[in-house]
Amino acid sequence: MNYTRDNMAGLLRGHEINPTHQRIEIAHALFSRQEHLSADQVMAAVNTRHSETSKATVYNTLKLFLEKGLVREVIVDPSKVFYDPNTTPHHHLYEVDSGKLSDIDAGSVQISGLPPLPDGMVTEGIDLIVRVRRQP
Amino acid sequence: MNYTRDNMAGLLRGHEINPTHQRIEIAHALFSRQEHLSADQVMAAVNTRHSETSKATVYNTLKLFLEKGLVREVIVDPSKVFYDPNTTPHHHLYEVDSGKLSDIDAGSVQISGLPPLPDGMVTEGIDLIVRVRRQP
DNA sequence: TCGCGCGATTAGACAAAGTCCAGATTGGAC
DNA sequence: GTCCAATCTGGACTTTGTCTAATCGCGCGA
Repeated sequence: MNYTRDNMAGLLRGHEINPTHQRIEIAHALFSRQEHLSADQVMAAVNTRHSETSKATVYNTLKLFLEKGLVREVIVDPSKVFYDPNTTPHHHLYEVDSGKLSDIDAGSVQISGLPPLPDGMVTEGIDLIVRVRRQP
Repeated sequence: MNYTRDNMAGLLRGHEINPTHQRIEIAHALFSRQEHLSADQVMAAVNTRHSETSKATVYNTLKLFLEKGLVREVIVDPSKVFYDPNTTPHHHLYEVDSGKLSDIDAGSVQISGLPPLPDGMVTEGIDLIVRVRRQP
């Protein structure tokens, strides 16, 4: 897969997002890395040379991407939210001491026996997080 | 089960925690309710009549309880951490719009097919969170 | 009983993540 | 080129949580 800035415009349009410069840069930061980035890290990635994109825009854009289903939110650390460019069903492995976050393919994992949902509720998502720590 | 303040002292001692007034009050707030409370809510619960316990003590104490295995941390909402007096294995149901958090008994739920852990890592915990939303 | 030592508590300053707003900028349509 | 709506921006603000230095209070030995 080729995550050039040019391809980003199409990706954004495909999700009903008006592709502006800033949005393309932010999408590029996330998708070219294929990693889990926090808002801070996105901001740093986008503003490497000189300050180009404001904090407000980074937050607004990440929220927009989230609403439009372009990225996923991963909540594992109380201090910051991570954004995940991989929106296919999968789980997460979180290394508590290093803060490293990686994907667990959903293919082989089976979750069964979940109780029925309360009336009038629909599932928004199922998050499975395996927290690990380096052996002492 | 009877979660009186008197019993709290024993509970704390059983976990190698020196039972002070403030710690007893905080434990009582959590265990008598048997609910998921945020630090803010604990503080409010403990200081209903007149201010009795400082913010620093609430945070210190919750962290202490966590280390000593008296409570569990539940990270579902980026804006605040919840503390769970139920430390038996179980999962969580989170109602996104209301912020309501409830337990899912682990008994009937089966998770299988998790990949092996990276070398030298030990599992600290597995969090399964079902996010639901009121049907539109 | 007195005072000592030490763990626990406190107020308040501070830090970091995220939100909000009013004004400036941009870029497409005409 | 002009206009307009959408977008972006700096900076003030809020909230959650941390830190620190001073104080408190309780057990214990003399």
